[in-house]
Amino acid sequence: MNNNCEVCFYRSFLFDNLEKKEFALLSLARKEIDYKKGEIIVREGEKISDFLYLKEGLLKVYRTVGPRKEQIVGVAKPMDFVGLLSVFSKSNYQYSISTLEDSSVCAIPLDLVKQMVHSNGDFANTLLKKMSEMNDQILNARLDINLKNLRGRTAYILLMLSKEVYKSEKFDLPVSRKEIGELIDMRTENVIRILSEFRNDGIIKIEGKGIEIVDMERLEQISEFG
Amino acid sequence: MNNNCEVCFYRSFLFDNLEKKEFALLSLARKEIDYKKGEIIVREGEKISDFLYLKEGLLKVYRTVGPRKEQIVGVAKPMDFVGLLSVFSKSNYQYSISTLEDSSVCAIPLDLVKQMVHSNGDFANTLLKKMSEMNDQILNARLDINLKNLRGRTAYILLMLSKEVYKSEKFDLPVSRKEIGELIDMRTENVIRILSEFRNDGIIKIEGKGIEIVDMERLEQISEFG
DNA sequence: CGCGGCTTTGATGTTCATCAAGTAAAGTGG
DNA sequence: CCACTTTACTTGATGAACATCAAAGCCGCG
Repeated sequence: MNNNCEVCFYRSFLFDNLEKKEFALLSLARKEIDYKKGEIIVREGEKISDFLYLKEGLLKVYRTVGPRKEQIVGVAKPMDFVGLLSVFSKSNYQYSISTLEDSSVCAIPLDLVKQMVHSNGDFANTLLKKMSEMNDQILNARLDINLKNLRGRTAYILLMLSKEVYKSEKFDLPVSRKEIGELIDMRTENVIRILSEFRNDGIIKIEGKGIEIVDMERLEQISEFG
Repeated sequence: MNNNCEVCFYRSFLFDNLEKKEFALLSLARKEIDYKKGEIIVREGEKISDFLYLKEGLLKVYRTVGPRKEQIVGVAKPMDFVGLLSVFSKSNYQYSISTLEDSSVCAIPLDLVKQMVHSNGDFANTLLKKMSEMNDQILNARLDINLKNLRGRTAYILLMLSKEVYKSEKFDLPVSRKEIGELIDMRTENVIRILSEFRNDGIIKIEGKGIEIVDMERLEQISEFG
């Protein structure tokens, strides 16, 4: 909390344009909430009252499609503006959000954000930009995934986790095989099969949730071709 | 042109909040351009200089993925804000846009729009809302399509055209079978096959590009089940 | 310590892409 | 305006990719 806050906001690039007074208002109004891995932050259909910002951790945004099936829309890491998805268009959440890792989320009353958009033109433009970027990113990911075959998708998700989330070729999967499947539209069994294939081909090492990418180049080719 | 303009803008709900002066500025700066069916309005990679608004007609937004393959991102009808896709996040277009029917497009210098966002808080909030809606719509369409099988997708696209675009159960397809395939991720041959299937089952009538939905309820079930 | 969910592998079936081939329609140039 | 070329449409046959079903071991958790 506290002045920790300033560091956090500055890093976010979003609140740069705020005046001291506005910034103070924001710091005051915001709430920081810690979640354990696996907790649900928002449920589809709930009223939107806050603008959410992921300070630390990893989230999944998803919608429940059948009685027992989920479709993952995306994964959000710090600096991503999770809440930006439908915050300004709907009064209720379109998607559910849960934590894939222990996470800290900052909640800023939506009214306050709108008020700041109203009063601070620079902030409004920055927010537009951020929102546009976020949406582009999510949409492009979906479009890319649609073009790939299962091997390509599996490679894609491994590379995404390695490069964008953990920034290391060695990391622990934050999700189950089942969830990977939901994320890239494939069955659990095939996720497993293809991961094993990659292991047998010497492209990755697997130890439970632990993944090490051994042959990065080859994985990139597989993702590309898809 | 001329006072035609006022009617158009009022209908759009976007420019409601502008003051007289701003509105006049906008009316002055905007350019209206007419396109024939099949023309390309913007090409992937081109510099974004204007905010585009479809006044009349039908557009497709797409990206070229291979040497001879396109992936259609969405179809835009009047009142949709085509340009909203990556206008604020990138300086160059991520997607190409072409006309599916004769169309009139209004182009407003992007700088002017940003300036208005800056100076008019209500406008900024409205724009945020519009943009969010547009993105939700596109993303949801992709997510929905991904869940459906080929019959479901075909039903989905027919219903979309019937209900959202033409508002009639009888209409002419604005696109080729190939383009339908690109829009809902399937091969031309299968589009044809399934359309024929629907015809044989008495769900639709086909005459070249002409489509008539005979059994709406059944089509909705097929789309739903997916 | 036992139950339920996750993981893994194998066998089987379905869906859909691909290939092929022919007809119809729509441009294109002389 | 007609031959020519190209593009769109259509149907059938085949095969590959992927989903589904089944069964068993594993692990964490109450």
